Amino acid sequence: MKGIRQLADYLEISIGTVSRALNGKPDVNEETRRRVLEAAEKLGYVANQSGRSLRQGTTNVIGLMTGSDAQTVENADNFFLGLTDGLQSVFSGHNLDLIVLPCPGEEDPDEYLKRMVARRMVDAMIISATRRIDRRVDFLKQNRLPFVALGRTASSTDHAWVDLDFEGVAKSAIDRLVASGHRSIAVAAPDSDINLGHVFLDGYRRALDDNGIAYDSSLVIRAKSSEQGGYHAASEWLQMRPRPTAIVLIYELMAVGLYRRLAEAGLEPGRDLAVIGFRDGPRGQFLEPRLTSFRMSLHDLGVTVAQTLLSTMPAYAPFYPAQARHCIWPMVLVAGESDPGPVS
Amino acid sequence: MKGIRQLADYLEISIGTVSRALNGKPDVNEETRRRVLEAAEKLGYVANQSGRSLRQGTTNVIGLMTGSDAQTVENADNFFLGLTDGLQSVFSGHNLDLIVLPCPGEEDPDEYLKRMVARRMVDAMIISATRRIDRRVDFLKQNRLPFVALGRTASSTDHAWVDLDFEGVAKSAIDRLVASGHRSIAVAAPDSDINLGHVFLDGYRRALDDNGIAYDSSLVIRAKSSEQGGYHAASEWLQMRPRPTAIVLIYELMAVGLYRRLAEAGLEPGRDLAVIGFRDGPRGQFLEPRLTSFRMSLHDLGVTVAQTLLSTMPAYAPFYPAQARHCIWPMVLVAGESDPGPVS
DNA sequence: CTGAAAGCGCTTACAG
DNA sequence: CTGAAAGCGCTTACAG
Repeated sequence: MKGIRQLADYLEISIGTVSRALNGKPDVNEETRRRVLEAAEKLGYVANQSGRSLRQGTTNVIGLMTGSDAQTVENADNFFLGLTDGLQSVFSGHNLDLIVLPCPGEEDPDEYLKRMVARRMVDAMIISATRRIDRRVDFLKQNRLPFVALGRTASSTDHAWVDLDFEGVAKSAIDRLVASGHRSIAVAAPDSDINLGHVFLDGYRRALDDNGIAYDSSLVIRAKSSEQGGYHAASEWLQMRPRPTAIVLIYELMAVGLYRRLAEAGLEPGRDLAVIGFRDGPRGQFLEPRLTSFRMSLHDLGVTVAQTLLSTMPAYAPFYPAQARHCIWPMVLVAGESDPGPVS
Repeated sequence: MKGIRQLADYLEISIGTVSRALNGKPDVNEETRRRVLEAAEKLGYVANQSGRSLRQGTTNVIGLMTGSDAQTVENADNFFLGLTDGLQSVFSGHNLDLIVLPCPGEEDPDEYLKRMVARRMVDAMIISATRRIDRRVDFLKQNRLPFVALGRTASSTDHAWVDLDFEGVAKSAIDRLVASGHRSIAVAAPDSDINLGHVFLDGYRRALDDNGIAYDSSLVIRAKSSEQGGYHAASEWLQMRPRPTAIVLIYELMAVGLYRRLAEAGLEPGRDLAVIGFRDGPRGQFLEPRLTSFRMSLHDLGVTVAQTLLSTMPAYAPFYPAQARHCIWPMVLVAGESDPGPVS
């Protein structure tokens, strides 16, 4: 089966009627519609996307831009894959397809985004891993392409975004550690300009302040968001004098490397250093002792991201009248055995 | 900047000349070409993909289909992300863009593929996680869409494919364990119909046979390809009488759960059970004791997959004249401390 | 309710 | 070397 022309010839009706029948337009005889649908099914006809796109000016495709640089790959947990499922559960109801656009490691993310937008590959874009100053946001605003950012940015606030509650995480973690007697609490923060690092550190400072503890910048360890980063953070911690009695990690995978480094030094997480991790998941769940971390539903986050995005698109906004433009996604602390009070 | 029309008007030349200049056709005055390129850059013009695709019949996009079902998500390591980088390094040289097409968990993979192909979203497809009988292969062959399968299938052999050397892995692992004195070696195999499970088990049987050891089907543990699966496999092993002295795992992440389950039982990998894992990577690398596993370059694998695919496409085949249609990707054993000889 | 026709943005024979 | 024109496969006013 090639195109709508062949299908129309086969049915001996005009391509206009075929198109209308297929697209569920009301002004089609029900018997005609039935015949068209049946024939399309039988012959395996599906409209060529380029033809539709060119005519309609829309692609019915939503893009999710991710990085594929070494750093992102190293940090690869199931975050995006889990998110995808939630996104698609919303998009599929509108006949929108999700495609993932992995920015090549060598290409500048800003340039890559520009190229994808200019080629009109997608109707809307989901960007992630926002930086403190993120030019992609300005570019998308300027080009009037609907988008939602997964992560806030300091350079713009009036666009649609969804972000994890990094302040809340910092606050819960610090309060809990202080409550069990810790006063010297280190933190492993990203070594890049990614915005979440700033939000997290702000939350950390504020939480310390709330607890009457002075902020000490030497307790902020910069590390990569990977197992390797956690290993590095533990090495840094080992060299501190005096050593903080607790540490809060900002990435799920860091805990794995940190545990390993402590073991190599003959030390034990929980006993020698209280550890609170970030997002709980299979990685941290199988650690011994079990990691105290924060729970969230990736699927539900995906649903919210998708709904937030659609609510900014005129064609879909009516379906989501009450959708907020911004959302800070809560995370719930799940107690493990990795963060008891300090040995006194 | 809207379209080629605007750019042509701006330059006061015809759209045909603009198109030829932009596409590097030889019959364009060099001064004209310079002006066009300059103006396009200045005004940010990039050809609308739908227009090009419709006219040319090609999209200049390659699709990588992945699953996004619970099983795939759970098994999410950085496999696809790492692969992506290698793929793009080849594609970018031909101005081809890679997009990832995540099949929604609820949708049938065969149907999803059909839809994507029928809509003409991509010029070629990379499919992965091939099953023993994989209808996607037949569908793609029948539709004459260029494709490469990452993974073999029993239902077809004459298409392009690249696969990891599961027989070689089984052979190396068994030989090594036997050499250090093991005679009772269990194996954790996937519980699905994924083809690699069959290949791996065939290799396992052959390697046992080579070593004069009888195959015992009760030593084959079926488990999910995740941490949870490894945890489950260890539970199964704990119940065996007599317990095999060694186990070979078919997925990277299984080792994490297996280690955990052993620890819960007061047992130690290496001492109480020799363990050989699959692909080495950050997950297994940080285990204690260090996991014996197999090394490969994901990036190089991506390069080979991309080249294999392009060699099947008439437009790109001339660039890869010597490319084989099939490739079994070797993996090299990296010794850790998880698989010493049995305690006698 | 249906058909004929225009036109979305491009590329590419074809003339000149 | 350049321009004018056709046409890729669709959808959608517009007539009837």
